[in-house]
Amino acid sequence: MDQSADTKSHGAAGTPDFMLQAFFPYLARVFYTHVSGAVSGLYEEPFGMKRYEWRTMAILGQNPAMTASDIVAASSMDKVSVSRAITALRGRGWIAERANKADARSRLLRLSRSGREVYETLVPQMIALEEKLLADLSDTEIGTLKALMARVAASAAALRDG
Amino acid sequence: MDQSADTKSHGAAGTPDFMLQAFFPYLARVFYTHVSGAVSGLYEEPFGMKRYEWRTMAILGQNPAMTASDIVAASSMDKVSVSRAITALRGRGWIAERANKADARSRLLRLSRSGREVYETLVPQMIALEEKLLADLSDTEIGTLKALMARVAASAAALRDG
DNA sequence: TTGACATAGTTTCAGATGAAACTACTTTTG
DNA sequence: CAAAAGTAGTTTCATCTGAAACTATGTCAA
Repeated sequence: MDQSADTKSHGAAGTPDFMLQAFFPYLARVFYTHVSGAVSGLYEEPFGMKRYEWRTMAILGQNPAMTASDIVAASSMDKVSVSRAITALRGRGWIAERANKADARSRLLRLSRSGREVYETLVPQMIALEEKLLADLSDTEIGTLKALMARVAASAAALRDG
Repeated sequence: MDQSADTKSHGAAGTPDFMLQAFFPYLARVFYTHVSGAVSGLYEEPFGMKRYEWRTMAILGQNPAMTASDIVAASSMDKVSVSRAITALRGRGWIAERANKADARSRLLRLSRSGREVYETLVPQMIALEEKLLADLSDTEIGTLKALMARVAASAAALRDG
């Protein structure tokens, strides 16, 4: 992949030339696909978990007790995915539930003991993976990358809305 | 989203705390989701194209005549997706084909006149979108971002393989 | 040659996905 | 308070996906 090349350059005709391989969204996709693939290796094979199940577990692991809606709000997943992930985690006995006195439509969820065991096995592996992913970058570069991603994401979100 | 926060920090217990919202792959997903969403708006509604159809068209648009395998090699899509995208584009008359004398298993593909019209409508919009996405960044920052994404992607790919 | 293996592209199958409809409960309004 | 409107969570339905099987053709080696 050639980072230095520009996406466009004008040929003889009126339409600018276009190279997918230099197109920013394409580079973003290649980047994300690789990062995502590295992470999924940690929860798919060893625990038979799917993408949304891991994300849901990650949210539950860091909070004492919360509803499905809280998970949706905290994770930028849609409620259908969260609902299914909860069903799957519950099916393995990884979630403990109790009634929500404030609202009978929902329940308060947390990781069960066995769920927490899985979580506490995964978390150090996730942290180690993150460190390996970013091992070639200095702390400054890591901060720069995160900040630039956030700025572009904000631009993209603004383009969608208005 | 808090960029300055670290993913991990140690609490009282042995397991490090973990915050999904600061986890690098999570940030990468949010970033990619927004960027990808901005792009898909350009080809989905106006032309009824799907993700893989746009990518296939983008590849075909920049090459004179190529086989499906060539598209696979150039795009990091899998051959099933490319096959289906070609079928869809062909169904709209956007692809012109001729026999491949060198190998009868494949055909040589290029955009038809009407396919090229769509392509030449989309390309300037894509370039404009890319510029808007990156408008807040200096040229230096854009180069930095692309380079850092590539380095992390390479690390991730290396982690998967070995 | 010709049989064994490899490759190009398509189809099948078994999930993954999300929008919309739906059920149950809650809040608001008249 | 009762009806209307809203919200939490689930299910349905209509794709979207990709791995694996499959068909047709090509290549290699004896």
